[in-house]
Amino acid sequence: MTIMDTMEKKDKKDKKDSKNTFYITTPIYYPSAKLHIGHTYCTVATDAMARYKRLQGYDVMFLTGTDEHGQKIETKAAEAGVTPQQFVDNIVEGKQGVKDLWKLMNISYDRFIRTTDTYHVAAIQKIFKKMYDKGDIYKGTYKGKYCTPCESFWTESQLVNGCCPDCGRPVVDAEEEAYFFRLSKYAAPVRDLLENTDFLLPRSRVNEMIHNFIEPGLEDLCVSRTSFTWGVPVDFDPKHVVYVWIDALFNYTTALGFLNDAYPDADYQKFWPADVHFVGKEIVRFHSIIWPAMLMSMDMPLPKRVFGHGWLLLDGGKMSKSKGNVVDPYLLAERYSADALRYFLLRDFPFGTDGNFSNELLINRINMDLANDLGNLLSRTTAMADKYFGGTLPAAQATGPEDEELLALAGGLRGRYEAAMEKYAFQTALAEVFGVIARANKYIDETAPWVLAKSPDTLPRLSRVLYNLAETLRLCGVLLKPFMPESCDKIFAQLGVDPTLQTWASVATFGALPATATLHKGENIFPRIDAAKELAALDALQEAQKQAAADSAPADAPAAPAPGVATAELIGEHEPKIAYDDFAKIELRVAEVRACENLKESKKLLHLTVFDGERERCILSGIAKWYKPEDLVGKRLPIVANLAPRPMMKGKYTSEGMIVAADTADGGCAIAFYGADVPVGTRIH
RNA sequence: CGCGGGAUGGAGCAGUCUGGUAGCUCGUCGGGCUCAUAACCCGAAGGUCGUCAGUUCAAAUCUGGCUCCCGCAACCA
Repeated sequence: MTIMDTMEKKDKKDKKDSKNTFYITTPIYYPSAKLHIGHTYCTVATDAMARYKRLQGYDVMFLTGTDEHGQKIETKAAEAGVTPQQFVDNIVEGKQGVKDLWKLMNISYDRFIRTTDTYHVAAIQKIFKKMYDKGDIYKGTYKGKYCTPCESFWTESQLVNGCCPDCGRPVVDAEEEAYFFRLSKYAAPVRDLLENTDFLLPRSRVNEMIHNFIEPGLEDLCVSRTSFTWGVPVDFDPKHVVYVWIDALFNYTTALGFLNDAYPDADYQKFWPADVHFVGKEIVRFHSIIWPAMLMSMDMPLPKRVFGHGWLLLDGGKMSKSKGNVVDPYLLAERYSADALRYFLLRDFPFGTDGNFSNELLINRINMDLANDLGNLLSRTTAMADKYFGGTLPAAQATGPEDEELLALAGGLRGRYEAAMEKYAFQTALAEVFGVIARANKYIDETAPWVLAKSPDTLPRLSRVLYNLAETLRLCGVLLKPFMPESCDKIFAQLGVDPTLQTWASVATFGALPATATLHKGENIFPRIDAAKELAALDALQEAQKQAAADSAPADAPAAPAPGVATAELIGEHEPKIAYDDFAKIELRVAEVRACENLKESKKLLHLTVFDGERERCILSGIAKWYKPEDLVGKRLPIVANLAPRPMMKGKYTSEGMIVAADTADGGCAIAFYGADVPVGTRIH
């Protein structure tokens, strides 16, 4: 060992001794509906990281929780006829709720914060006041556009060409008193943080932040609302509630006792700043711009890192309720075990980028890696120990030339694994472990233990071969435990590995397992899955779930949809009943398409010129993805003729009506055309 | 020229920062083994790494142009 090596080691040791803690968080999830596989993905990754750091001997704090305020929850609760608190209580604590899911998934969080917890609310008020006293939050006038029917304020940029983005009606200039955070003041240091440090990973996210938000200029952020009440009240001005991002972001510190007595302040001293926040790419902006700016304002240390992970996509697109393709983690974990699901999520998808989820990939991965390679390796190793030696390996052992490669690969595993884990490259870390497992399976073929068992002369060699296999499995088990805690305990039980041999130190080198280890074959830890059968079953189950959702929906939903009938997902929510007079106000007419062209400014819009029987009018319609101009020219189709004209594309066009079309299951649309026997201009009732 | 990501054997991906004979998993075909969960091991076929040009002794990798896909933003009256 060189002097440099020694010094480096000492450095590392000193650093570790000075702060042997690791603080990691998930985002706090918004409990407006049941959590899906995407939330599970992020939480499982965080859990694996937390367990890995604990294995290394760090004093870990792992925080997760729920972000429970805001208008949407207020509205949803009202729809359900309960108070907002009752609503979130049910989703968080109720059956198959957030906490249930984390229990099922074996999530080892140390703390769970709910932003409705009283200590958090009080602390947020103090934080708000502190920034206010400093002058970084100031009372200003929110000059905006107000939609009277919706009772909502909108910014210029939120407006849909002069109209309310929710209801589409015209808005009026209005002013409202509001509090603002001086985000602009921190633009330069935030930019420096993003560009010149590794604060935000992966690096590709930095470009997006700089180009989309920093370069156009950071505007001061409106941090209070008066339009709803389900939030943290500003204590010195109670008609305002604190905007969700102050409320939500500071959870990472209030859960450590910052400005509150629910937890000792020592926790904050010990664990803050966070070592890493894992967040989805959709909220990177809040965590990498607003969050550091606010911490700077508070004179608090910044978290060391924010990692923006990718999304799980379905059929190449985003999962969404309206597409009806939300994957239920509960179902999958109960069917295949939490460990299998955890493994799949972290093995198949690179953490930093989007990945395509499918049931087929899941089952394939479970069968190939877990059943065929790992499970089967354990099975054949323990079975041979039982069969040839009654379980306990004889002390007389003979090494052989086949050992070298396996021992080298397994001996260096911890180092390769650690390098990957430190880069949050779970996929790579797991691939390293399974590379060793594959090598061990090959080692069995090379040494052919069943041949060695035939002669007393080769029993010492046989004993050594089985020892090497058991030791390899132990090493892999220790390193896999952060990913698959339950299964690895089963592996240890079959190998007779006691807890002192399940430590990080014990896998530094090959050979810690006692030579006379006792192994016994147990249950198959990962049974093979009949892929075709399971895929069919999963489809049926998911269909049944949709059906169940439909049954619990309003009573007039059809009991058994015939072929060609829309599913519950397609039917969605019903509108309130209206009087005939209301219907009669809608003037539907048959119009003929005289001209039609794609707009070069938009991928989605078609520019139609239609004749309504009296005059030609312009209609812009978002159907470009499904209809080509030549499909429409000359056709007669239904339009809403008395819709108020609407300026679009920054006023370049005015759309004077709407094409009537049906939404289709694939997210597209279908227009019903009339034949030439229906005169243009005919009224439709 | 709004911002970003992507294009690698039949499928899904890694490799691109830090140029040096193209790799993994699945699938297909042939062989081996029998300890094991019909699992395991070996071999073969299959790719001009989207396209064009440039830099270089050398380009999947660096530079520039182009095509197509996917997100975001804008927008679907």
